[in-house]
Amino acid sequence: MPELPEVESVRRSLLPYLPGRSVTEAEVHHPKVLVTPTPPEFISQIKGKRFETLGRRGKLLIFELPPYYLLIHLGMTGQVTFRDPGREDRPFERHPHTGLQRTLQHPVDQHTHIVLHFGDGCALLYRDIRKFGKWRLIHQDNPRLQSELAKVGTDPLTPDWKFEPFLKAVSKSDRPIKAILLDQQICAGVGNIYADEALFVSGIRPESRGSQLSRPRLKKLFQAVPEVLLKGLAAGGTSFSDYVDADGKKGSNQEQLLVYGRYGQACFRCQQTLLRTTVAQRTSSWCKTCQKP
DNA sequence: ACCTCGACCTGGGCGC
DNA sequence: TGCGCCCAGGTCGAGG
Repeated sequence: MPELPEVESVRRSLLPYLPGRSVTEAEVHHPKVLVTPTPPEFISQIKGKRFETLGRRGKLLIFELPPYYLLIHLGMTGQVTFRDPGREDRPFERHPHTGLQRTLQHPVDQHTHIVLHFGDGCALLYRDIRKFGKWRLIHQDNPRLQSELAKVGTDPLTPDWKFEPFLKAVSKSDRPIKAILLDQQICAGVGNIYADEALFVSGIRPESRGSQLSRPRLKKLFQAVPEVLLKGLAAGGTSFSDYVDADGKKGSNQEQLLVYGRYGQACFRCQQTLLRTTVAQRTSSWCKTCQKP
């Protein structure tokens, strides 16, 4: 559940459960899931620690368990869910456009690699089919904490998202604008879906070079980025709560992606067939008439 | 500093 | 039913 809106939905879904709960036991099942430090050290260090704040920057979850910070990156298929044995487990639902699996609660299965127990039967589960995700437990005084956080740049849903620095970063670059949007230093949290969406909304082709885009067009793009992220967040939240209400299927179709994954289909604005090209090594969908070079 | 490629993994969908 | 191929939200390191 990789891009900013999905990660933020995960963070919010855990808010009612994690803060104040202490880890009594921990299990790490699969050695290939990247956990630092080593699983035995991770387990002994996290035992007895209490969840405090749940933060996020870009796609990185930043959980505070004094005196440690737990940094979680979900990779492509990571899922963090709270499991209450007093509640019923739910089946996985596939996102109509992205294919991402979602559920409110699931039992431990072959893809569940980490379990944190809270002593009351409840647990935090980490499931990751492709195992690209990473869990890092870092002491608050370890300088590596700051270096890890520094790898994540400006999050477009914070007050740090300011036009002048964005303009400067983009216009000095000859890279395709899509590559710039995917740069986590510049737009932390934007991934393939929301890069395509923001470019469509602002009428810019993904392969356009940053240095060739005018100030007004970049202003539009600058505004489109948080706009599409917030729209995704609202849709994610909607389908998630609909799902909680056990009226799943209709709710999960709420998410309307304008271009991502829609190549070969008609553009919602002009009915032209959406094109597919590879930019920055990622599949991109875009509209030849609505998006100008 | 940038690009491209391959690697890391598993599973779903498609054509034959 | 099965096999082979291509595809997928992300990042990282090597080599040009």
